Amino acid sequence: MPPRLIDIATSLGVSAATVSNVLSGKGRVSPELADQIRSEAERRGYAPGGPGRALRTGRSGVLGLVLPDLSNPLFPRMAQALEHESAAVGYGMLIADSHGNARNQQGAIARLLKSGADGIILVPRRGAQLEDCAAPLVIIDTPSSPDNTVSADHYQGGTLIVGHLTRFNHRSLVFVGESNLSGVQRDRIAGMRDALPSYCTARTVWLEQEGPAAVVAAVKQGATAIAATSDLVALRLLAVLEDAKIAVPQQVSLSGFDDLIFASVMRPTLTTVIADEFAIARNAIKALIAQIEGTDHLPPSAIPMTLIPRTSTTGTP
Amino acid sequence: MPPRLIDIATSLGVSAATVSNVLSGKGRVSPELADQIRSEAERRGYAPGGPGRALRTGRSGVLGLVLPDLSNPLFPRMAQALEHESAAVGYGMLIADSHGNARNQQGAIARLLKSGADGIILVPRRGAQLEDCAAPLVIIDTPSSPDNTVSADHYQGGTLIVGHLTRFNHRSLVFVGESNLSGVQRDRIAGMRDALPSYCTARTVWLEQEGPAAVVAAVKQGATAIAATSDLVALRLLAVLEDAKIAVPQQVSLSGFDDLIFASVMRPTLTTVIADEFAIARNAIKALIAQIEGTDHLPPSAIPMTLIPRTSTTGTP
DNA sequence: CTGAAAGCGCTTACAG
DNA sequence: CTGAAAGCGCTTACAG
Repeated sequence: MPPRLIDIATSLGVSAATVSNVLSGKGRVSPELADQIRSEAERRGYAPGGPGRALRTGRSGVLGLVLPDLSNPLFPRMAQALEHESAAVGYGMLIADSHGNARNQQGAIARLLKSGADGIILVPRRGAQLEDCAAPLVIIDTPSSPDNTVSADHYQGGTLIVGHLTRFNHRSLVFVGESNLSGVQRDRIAGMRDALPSYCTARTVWLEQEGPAAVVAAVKQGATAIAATSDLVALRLLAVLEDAKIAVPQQVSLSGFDDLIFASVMRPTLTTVIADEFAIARNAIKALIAQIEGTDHLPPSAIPMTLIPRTSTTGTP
Repeated sequence: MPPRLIDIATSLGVSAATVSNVLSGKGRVSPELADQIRSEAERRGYAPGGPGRALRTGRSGVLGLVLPDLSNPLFPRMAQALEHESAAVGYGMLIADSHGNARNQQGAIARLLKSGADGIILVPRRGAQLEDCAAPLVIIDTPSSPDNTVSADHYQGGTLIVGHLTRFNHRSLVFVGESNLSGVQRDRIAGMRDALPSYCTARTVWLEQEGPAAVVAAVKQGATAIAATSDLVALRLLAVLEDAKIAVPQQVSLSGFDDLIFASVMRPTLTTVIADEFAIARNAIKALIAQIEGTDHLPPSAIPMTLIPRTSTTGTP
């Protein structure tokens, strides 16, 4: 049995209220008594908390995280960063996987709340609309999406990659996304498109609609660089290009997004764009706790992304 | 405000005790009253729980998961499976990342317990020893490790891959692991070694000690197949082999473990061995809940692994 | 400066 | 079959 507040109190011959006051730093208690209580609490490894405090204060000290798909390699890093940041401010982290569909997303929120979460961090599935949430909520998505959103600046990330490719003298590009239902992917490609100098041309392929063959076709028609909205898409394209006997980066340059684990290990190594997940996590946790505790908080700004140049974009036309 | 037990009770003019009894199916209550109570509870979306119940029963309905490193692509799948199975039996799931070191591992357990976990599922860092745990505990590791362990049969997985390679007429093999501090990796390689027919030879390389050059050297000395203890190791070896102008699978076959996301997408596609993570998760959750609830439970058996043959092992000597 | 008392929402003997 | 009462561990006015 872990020690209870009352154990500390009786063993020192004081009241529970006094122990509670000292440990929470609230009421005024004589320095000597306070010291005694603190050292006794430390000696026995006591810290207030648990369901007693939760019941009394209405707060559990636990946050809930809804992820669209833990098996997608992008999200574990986000989960890791969020867990780290929430632990750093003394909160626990409950997780729920919505398996990428909107109904499960509502169900996941409900489960987390039932398990006692004081607030929710939601990484939405591609534009899945959220009905409502009976608790403080922060969304991690993309700056173009509605309120309460913390995110990387995916649009700016898109400009980065196009700047890099045009600097290598590419004039005919292909932008490749998986699904145009994804706000993140749309913003990345919007950034690419808007950063394109007027003397360049680009075509956008959504894999969900046209399939990878459209990318191969574009290359055969003269495109010399492919910018994908994720490393996983880039990896798939690399395989398709290899099958079509198109060499990367000699015949076509290729880039991704997110610096997934394989990007630095595969051959060629993959040029990619990354955001500081810990900065995003920190902003998200801060914004959520501000809501929970009712304190003020500056509206979160988008975290800038960074280009990581690698060998997959070292070719020139 | 969510409805409380007492809200249901007063709106029906009955006592809290009766509502509680009906909803938990315990005391005997007249069928009519029970029905009324149940439908009123459903109408208002009430379900017992929260800190009130936790305080009274001493259980929170939440499990804690300690992972060595969420950014390692092997673990998110395990986390996803565990979250799924725990949700299926009505438990929430708290996570904590131990960042791969033993001190954090103890800290992670402490944090989870403080956040209210009724029990802990621990995926240990490479043989990091666990001091002690003041709560029910289940470990997910490898069958050769101590009590309370649920796992895939990594040894048998090793035998699978060697059977596959020798069937393709390979007679000189290389087994490659990252670290021989890992029980999982040791067991996988033990299985490989024990499955090796007497007319074959094999050499084991631990990357941590010898580096990838030793693998290239072994191939130059005549080895025709490489069995790695993980897909990530296999991917790294593929890059090194490519740099050394050794073609996979034409000149050497290569296999991994775990079917990580890139294994089926890269070229060549990677032969690998996989376990049913959901079966492992189910066993682990069952074993943990049996401990928590004090019910009996059969000792968990090791989950068999399955070979997934792909193009990286289609070469023959 | 310190403590007695009430109460957060629930469940569990127990009495009727 | 139903309910009054106590109590899980804590915090918070409030009284002294």
